[in-house]
Amino acid sequence: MTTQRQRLTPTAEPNGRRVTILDVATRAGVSPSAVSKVVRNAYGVSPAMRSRVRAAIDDLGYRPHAGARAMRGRSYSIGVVVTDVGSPFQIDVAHRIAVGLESTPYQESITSGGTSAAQYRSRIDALVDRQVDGLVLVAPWIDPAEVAEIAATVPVVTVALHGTTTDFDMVVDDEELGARLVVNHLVELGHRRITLTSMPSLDWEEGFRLSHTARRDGFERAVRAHGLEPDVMDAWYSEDAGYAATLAALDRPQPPTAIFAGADIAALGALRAADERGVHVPDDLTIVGYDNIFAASIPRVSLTTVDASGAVTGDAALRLLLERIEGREQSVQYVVAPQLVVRGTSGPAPASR
Amino acid sequence: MTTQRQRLTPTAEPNGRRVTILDVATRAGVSPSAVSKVVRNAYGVSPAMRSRVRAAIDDLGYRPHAGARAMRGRSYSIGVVVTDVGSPFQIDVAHRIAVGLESTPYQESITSGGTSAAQYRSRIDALVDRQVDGLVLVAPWIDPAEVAEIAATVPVVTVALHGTTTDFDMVVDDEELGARLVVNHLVELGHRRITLTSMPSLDWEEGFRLSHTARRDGFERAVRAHGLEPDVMDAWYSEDAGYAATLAALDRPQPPTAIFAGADIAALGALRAADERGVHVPDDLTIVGYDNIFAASIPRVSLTTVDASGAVTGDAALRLLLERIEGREQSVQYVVAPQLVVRGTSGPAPASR
DNA sequence: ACGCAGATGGAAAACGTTCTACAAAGTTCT
DNA sequence: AGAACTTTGTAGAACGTTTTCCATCTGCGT
Repeated sequence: MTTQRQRLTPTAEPNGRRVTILDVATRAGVSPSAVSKVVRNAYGVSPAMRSRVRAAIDDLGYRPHAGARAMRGRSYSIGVVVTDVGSPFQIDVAHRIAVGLESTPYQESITSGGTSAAQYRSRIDALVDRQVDGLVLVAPWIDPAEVAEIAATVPVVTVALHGTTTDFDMVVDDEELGARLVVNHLVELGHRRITLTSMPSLDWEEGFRLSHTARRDGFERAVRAHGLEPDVMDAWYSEDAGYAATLAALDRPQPPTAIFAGADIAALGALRAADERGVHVPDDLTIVGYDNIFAASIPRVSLTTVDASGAVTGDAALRLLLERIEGREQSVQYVVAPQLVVRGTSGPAPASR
Repeated sequence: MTTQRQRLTPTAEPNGRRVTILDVATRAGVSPSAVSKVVRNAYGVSPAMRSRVRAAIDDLGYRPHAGARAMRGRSYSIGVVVTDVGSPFQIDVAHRIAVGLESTPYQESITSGGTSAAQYRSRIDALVDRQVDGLVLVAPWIDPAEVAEIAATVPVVTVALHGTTTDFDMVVDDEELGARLVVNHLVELGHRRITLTSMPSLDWEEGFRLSHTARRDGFERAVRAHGLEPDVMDAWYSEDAGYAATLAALDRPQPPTAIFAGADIAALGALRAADERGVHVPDDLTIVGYDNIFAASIPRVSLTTVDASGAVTGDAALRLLLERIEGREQSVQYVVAPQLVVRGTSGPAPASR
């Protein structure tokens, strides 16, 4: 048989059958076990054999069958579950993990968690069925006790779940710090009446908190540190809710001079409310968001906000997960510091009347 | 043995071992084959047996092992490859597929194609290694001949790849129509000097075209239909490129009265250029985008654009793929009509001097 | 020469499904 | 009553890997 040129479609043989480890073994004149060792860079194979097998692999365009692998050893795939594909931060994190995985034998499988805790859970289960070697849960809307259960089966890293646990690793942005940065910025600008619009906390949050709760806590603490009384309005993180809350705030006898929307998306609604009312931003009203979504950077919007760096977060999550897979035992918490991004929607407080 | 209550973690047994089909069979007092049939809703099982097995499955919290399944039959997973996780349209499509899959036994696995054709290809290969039952390629930056090769192995649906083929199914938005809608809108407003900023075509595009090429072709044709000469400037789809191209256009002795940016992201750059130059939009200059990204809808931006409906596209792609998996032989092309979204950046042409 | 350790390669048993036969038991038709 | 189907359930062979031994070989010190 003459040497065969590298196949364009390594996954299919002329006869349609997939190239298996046995084909490679036959061609290289060795046993399947030997090929397996070479593929996995395992111990106990001579340089000569290694190169012979490598050649056969290239010739045939062999690729290991992931399912078959999953039956015995690793699946070499890790699952990433995001809650909201519309969130730039979460997408950033996922993307970063995807990029980071390129230099490893692992591949990511991203899935969106959906709208309910049950659905979120079922996504995770499906991933576990696929024998993922590890799991990154971004902003998991799920009881941490359940996460711990899952973590007993497979390495888990959570992102943006605040709290303490010994069961799994966590990467969090220090959102209390982020809130403090905002408050300090506003106070420096002379604001005294600052309103936060924030989502209400979730049921299971005891000891654990999601981002919005951490932000609210940070806000309240920072405001008190300046000798002020915190003012918080309930508002879902959405354009409409931000809009409505801002209108309500402006209708007060003593309207705030600054609105800290818990999320950029809500800040955009706040901006719309102000524009419609003819309230000039930032001269009459300062608006600050959180998340630094893309839209915040558009010159016509130019929203002052806090950047949580999905890139740094994603990198950290991946590193932690790989360490775990490699066998680290103790759990780790990794805290990323956010940064204040000052843009055009924040300015000095109007002279008090 | 007393009845055991439903496990919270169905994936692990007390002893740590995973519940297998054999465990279920033993408990239900039937053969593994029978259980398999029930699980797959296959033919040849009596109602009595079905309910007995179902009960055992619930009791034990059995979940089929995806890898093992992939070895024999289907993997019940379908791969979705997007080129750009930053693109709202692509995310929309992916999200829609995820939602649509919820009512089926399949699960999606989204992966981002990365920045080069080679990388894109390697992502696909990895998915094929995982024995996906089907593949949706969104805006594939890859030679259609290669796609055809892959389609020989596994059902493939492409999104936003324009052309004709008998090898795989395609879902496209009718971007020529979209461009025509824009041109007609502009001409109705009295514009005669219309400039399109568009990406150059890719190498392999012969018979096939990516979105930007379709848009450009549609633009040129529509403009000519109105007896005008098409004016196209090369500009990558990015904020900066749109900005630079617009500045260059405005610097001409006879600047255009309307700029049709091939993509919203470029239109945002155009907007910035106009704002910086003090050119008022839409009084002095009309700017239109394409894609209807989220930022276009922000009141302060209010960009006139074309909406391609990722939802409709995603639904169609999924339907086509499932049909293929079920065995349809002939290839299908599904064309979705886009819609013009008129907002604040388009207005009557300034009176010609 | 003799044993011994270390290195190298292979045989064979899993892993958890699906699926093709096929057997047994009913059911319908002559 | 017997033949010919139909229905229901089962045995057992794949599927393509990994991994645990085990056998052989090489080189070395006695």
